[in-house]
Amino acid sequence: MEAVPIVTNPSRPVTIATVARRAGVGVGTVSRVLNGAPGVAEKTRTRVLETIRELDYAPSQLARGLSTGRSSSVAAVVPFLTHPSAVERLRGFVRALTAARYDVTLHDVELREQRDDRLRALAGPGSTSDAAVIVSLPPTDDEVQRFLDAGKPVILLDAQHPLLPSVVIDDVAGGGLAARHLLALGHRRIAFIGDTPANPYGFTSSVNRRTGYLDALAEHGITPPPAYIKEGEHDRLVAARLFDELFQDGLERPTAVFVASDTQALGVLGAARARGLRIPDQLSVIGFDDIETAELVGLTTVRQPLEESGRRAAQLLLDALSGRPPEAALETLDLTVSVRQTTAPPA
Amino acid sequence: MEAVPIVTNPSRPVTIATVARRAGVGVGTVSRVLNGAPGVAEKTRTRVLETIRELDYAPSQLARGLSTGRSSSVAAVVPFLTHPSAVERLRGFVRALTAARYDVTLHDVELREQRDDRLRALAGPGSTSDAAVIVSLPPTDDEVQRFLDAGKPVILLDAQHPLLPSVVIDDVAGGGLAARHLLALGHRRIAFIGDTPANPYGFTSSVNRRTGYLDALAEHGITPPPAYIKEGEHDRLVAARLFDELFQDGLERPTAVFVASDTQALGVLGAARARGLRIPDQLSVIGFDDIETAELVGLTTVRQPLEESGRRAAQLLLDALSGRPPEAALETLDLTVSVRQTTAPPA
DNA sequence: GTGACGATTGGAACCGCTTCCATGGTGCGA
DNA sequence: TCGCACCATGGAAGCGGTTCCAATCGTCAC
Repeated sequence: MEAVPIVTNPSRPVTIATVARRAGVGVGTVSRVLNGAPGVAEKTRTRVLETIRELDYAPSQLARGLSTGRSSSVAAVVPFLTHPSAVERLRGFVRALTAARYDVTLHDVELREQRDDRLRALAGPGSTSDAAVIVSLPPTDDEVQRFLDAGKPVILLDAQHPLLPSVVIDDVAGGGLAARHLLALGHRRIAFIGDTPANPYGFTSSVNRRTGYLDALAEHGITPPPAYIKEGEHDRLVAARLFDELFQDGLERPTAVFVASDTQALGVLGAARARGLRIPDQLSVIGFDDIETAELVGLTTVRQPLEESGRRAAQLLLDALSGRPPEAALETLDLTVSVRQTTAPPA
Repeated sequence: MEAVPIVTNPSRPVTIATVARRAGVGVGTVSRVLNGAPGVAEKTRTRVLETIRELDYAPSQLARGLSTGRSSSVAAVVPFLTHPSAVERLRGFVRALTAARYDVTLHDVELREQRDDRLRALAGPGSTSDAAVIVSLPPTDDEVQRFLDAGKPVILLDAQHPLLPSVVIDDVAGGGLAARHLLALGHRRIAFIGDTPANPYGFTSSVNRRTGYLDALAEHGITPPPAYIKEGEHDRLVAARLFDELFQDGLERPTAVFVASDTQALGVLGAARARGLRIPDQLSVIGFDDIETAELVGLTTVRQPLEESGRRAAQLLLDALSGRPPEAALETLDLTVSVRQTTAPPA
C-alpha cells in the first residue's frame, strides 16, 4: 500500500476550440468534420482530422449531449439479483445496444422503494438517458404517463402495458406446455410450485403459468387438490420448503411437479435430493425459463429465449429512437419444452 | 400492433430559469437551493422548493455535468458473458455504487478489439464517466497511463497493475488450497484442467492456480505427468473435451481433478457423468470461484468472495473520487474451500 | 467584364447548469 | 445619525459542444 502520486496533466484540456485554432479553421468546421456533415472541402477535412489525431482529441459527450438534447445512453432497469434470467436478458440487450453505439446505464432494483425512485427519476427531464428498458417490472399508469410526457421511449421486457411496446411470452400457454408435457408422459398427480401472487412488484408470470397448468389439467378432467398448489416468495430455498410441504399430512404424493421458474425448480431439485428421491424415476420436475444453469443440471424446462428477448427489446428501442413513430407493439416470443433428465413417465 | 399517438408535452421544458422566474428569484439562488449551498434565507429556500415541486422540476444532469466537470457516473468494463463470476462481481459493485448515488454504465467486452476500444475511449477526455472499474482485464502500461493523464480513478478487479488500486485474490495460494484439499483426502494422482496461458486478454489466474497446484504436489514429492495437465479455452465444453483426453492412451487414470474455474468444472462434471463415472466415488472434482451454480450442483470448490470483491472495488473507487489521494492499494481477499459433494477419499 | 450562384467557411447564439462577483439591504457599534 | 461589515441575492460568464446565418471566394453563363 505505498502511495503513488497521480500524474496530473498540466496542459489545459483540449477542446474543439483548441483543435480549431491549431488547424486554422473555425469551430463550426471542426464540428462538421466530427459529425461527418457535408460542406467541408476534402483538404480541410483531412487537415482537421490530422490535428485531431495529433492532439488526441475526443469531443465531450456531455457537452454534445447538452447541445443536441440527446445523450446516446439508455437506462436498463433490472431486478438484478433476484432473477438470474434478468441477467441473460440484459446481456442480449446490452450487446445489441453496444453494437448501435449506445451506452447502457444499469439500474439495479432490489427494493420496492428503489423501483419507484428509479422509474420516477428516469422519466423526469433531468435524466441523462434518451430511453429506457424496464425488465420484469410492470409500471403503473402514472409512471407510464410520465415517460410519455417526457417523450422518452420505453420498452417493457417481460412485462406489459397497453401504451408501451412490450416483449413478452405467453405465460398461460407456457404453463399449459409444461403441464401437457407431464400429462403426455402419463402423470396425473401433478403439483405446482410458484410465486406468491401478492408480490410487491406486480409480477404476474407465475399466476399465469398456474392458470395454464390448471387449464391443461382440466382438459384431462383433472382437478388437483388445493394442497398441490404451493406459492411463496421467489427464492430457491423457499421453493424447497414449499416442496417439502407436499410431503406433509396424509396427502397423496404427486408424481410430478411443475415449478414456475428454474430458480425455484433448482430448489425443488435440491430438496428432492435431500429426501433421497430419485429423479426422474420417483418424481418428475419441470421448470420454466431455461436459464443457463438448467442445462448444466439437466433440468427439463419450458424454454423462453432470454437473450433473444433482450435483443428484441433493443431493436424496438432503437426503432423508437430513430424517430419511427412509436407504436404499442406487443411482441410475443415462442416457447418450447427443453426435455432433459428430470422428467420421465411415472413409476 | 395498433398505433398509439405519443402525448407530446407542448409546454417548453422547465429549466432552472423557469423555476427562478416563477419563484421570483435569480437562477443563482435556485442553484444554491438545489445544491444545499449556504447563504439562502430560510423563507426563500422554502419558496423555491415549493416552486420546484409545483413544476416537477429536476435539474439536467447533463448540464450540471458539463458545468461541474463531474458526471456522477462510473464505467464498469466487464467481460460479461464469458465469465459468470464477473456478473456476481458486478452485482456487488453496482449495489455499492448505487447506494452512493452514482450511475454505472456497463461496457460489455467480448472481443479483444472491443476491449481496446473501450479502454481507450473511457480514458479519453470525451468520456462521460468520472471513473472506471475494470473487471478481469489487465490493462497495459499505456492504457494505465492514459487514465492517469486524464485524472480518472480506475480500480482493477480481479486483475492488477503496479500503479492502480487492485482487488485480487492470491491465485497461487488458491491453487495450493485446492490441491491440498485433495491431498488431504488421500489423492495422489491429481490432474489439472485450466485456461490456456496464451489467451488474448492476458488473464493469468489459471496459470497461477496451476503453479500453486504444482507446488503443493511437489511438497508431497509428487510430480504429475505432463499428460495430467490440460489447458484450453475458458469454456465449459472445451473443458469437457480436455477431461476426456485424460482417458486416452495408456495413461493411468487420475483419481481427482482440480479444475481452474467453476465454469470449466461444470463441463468436467458433465463429461464425467457422460462417461458413467460416479462422483465423488470414482473421481473427485474441485473447482474454483464458487459461483452460484457451484452451490446448486454441489460442487466442491475454492471459494472467493465474488460479490464482496465488487463491493470492495466500489469502496476504493469512492475513496478515490472523494479526493482522498489515490494510492496503489493491492487488496487481497481471503480464500477458503467450500467442501460439497464432489470430493471424497479415493476408492 | 460582370452579376449570380453554390461551395466553403467563421463565428455568434444557445443548450442548462454552476460559480463568482457586484449590489442592495440590514443590523450594529460608535 | 452615520459608517461598516455581512448576509442575501441577481445575474453574467463559462463549461464544450451544435447549428444557423452571414460572409467570402471562385466559377460560370451571358
